[in-house]
Amino acid sequence: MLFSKSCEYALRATMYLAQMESNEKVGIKVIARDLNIPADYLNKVLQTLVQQQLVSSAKGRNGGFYLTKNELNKPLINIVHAIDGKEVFYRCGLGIKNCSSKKPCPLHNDIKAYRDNIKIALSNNSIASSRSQIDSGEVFLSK
Amino acid sequence: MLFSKSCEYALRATMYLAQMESNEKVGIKVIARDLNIPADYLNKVLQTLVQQQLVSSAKGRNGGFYLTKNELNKPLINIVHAIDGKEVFYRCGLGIKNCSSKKPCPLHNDIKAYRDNIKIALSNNSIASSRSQIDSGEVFLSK
DNA sequence: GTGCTTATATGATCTATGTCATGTTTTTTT
DNA sequence: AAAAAAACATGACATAGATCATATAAGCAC
Ligand code: FES
Ligand code: FES
Repeated sequence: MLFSKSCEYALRATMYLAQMESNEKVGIKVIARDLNIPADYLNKVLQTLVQQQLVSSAKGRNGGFYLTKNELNKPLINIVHAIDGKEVFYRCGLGIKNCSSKKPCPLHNDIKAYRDNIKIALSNNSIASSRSQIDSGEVFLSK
Repeated sequence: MLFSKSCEYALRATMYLAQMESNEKVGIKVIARDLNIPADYLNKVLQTLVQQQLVSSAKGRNGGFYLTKNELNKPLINIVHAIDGKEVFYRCGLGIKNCSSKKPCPLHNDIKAYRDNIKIALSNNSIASSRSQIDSGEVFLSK
């Protein structure tokens, strides 16, 4: 689709962590089970996010992944940038080099609207913002 | 992005053929050169379209690919369906099974609105419709 | 009809992505 | 100090997608 599978997993996992009490740590197995994601793979993805300081982790017994207040307030788009890079939002939908309004492809306007809309949504919404919607059962992170 | 590379190639190639005079045949090498696409690969993609009766072809000397009047009037979305299937427009952007407004993911609304938009654009526009825009230099099929 | 030019068919190879598996390090518990 | 539990690190494997290559069949020109 728009994002790589790794990125989809990353987004779902961080939104999942956002639901927890502040500083409550969740083990990888629990996250993977709840989200229906292969644990080892998700582990790898989360490590990347830890390195990028978008997610925190604690080793040892009772350790796990969690989000700090600071991390909760970062926009969701940071996750996308960390995993898929910034180019996703600027690639031509027909694969032509240098997507731009100067030399648009026939689908440019429609594609750009789509891309921009998602980009804006992810930029304006913090990781924490999904909390209430998920909590109230309006939206879901897993089937 | 949204479509597979094969599908991107397919869309560009058919729009390219739409520019030709009716029933003018173009060889695969010419198309590939003009669009900067590996010839053998594009060849394979076009064969699929020929099988699906979205593009016509003629063998032998002075043979090549071309579009009939009938084919020119078909909507562009047929190309997408032939190569990527119908699911592209119904897959959840976060990879959750069964994208639906009943059980939406946090990005569903942002994704669906504009995904539908692209789908509608491709459904309402015939293959031939790109002609004038391309011809007048408003839009481009290659860098 | 012979030879050339073209699409067609099929499969091999390469590449990126996703998945699995193993071992190491850190921290807590006892 | 020892043991256990967890993240961390690394690499092997699998799969799908994209690319390349070869051989076959069909049509045109002469
Ligand atoms: S040029 Fe194709 S999407 Fe912008
Ligand atoms: S449920 Fe995720 S895009 Fe529809």
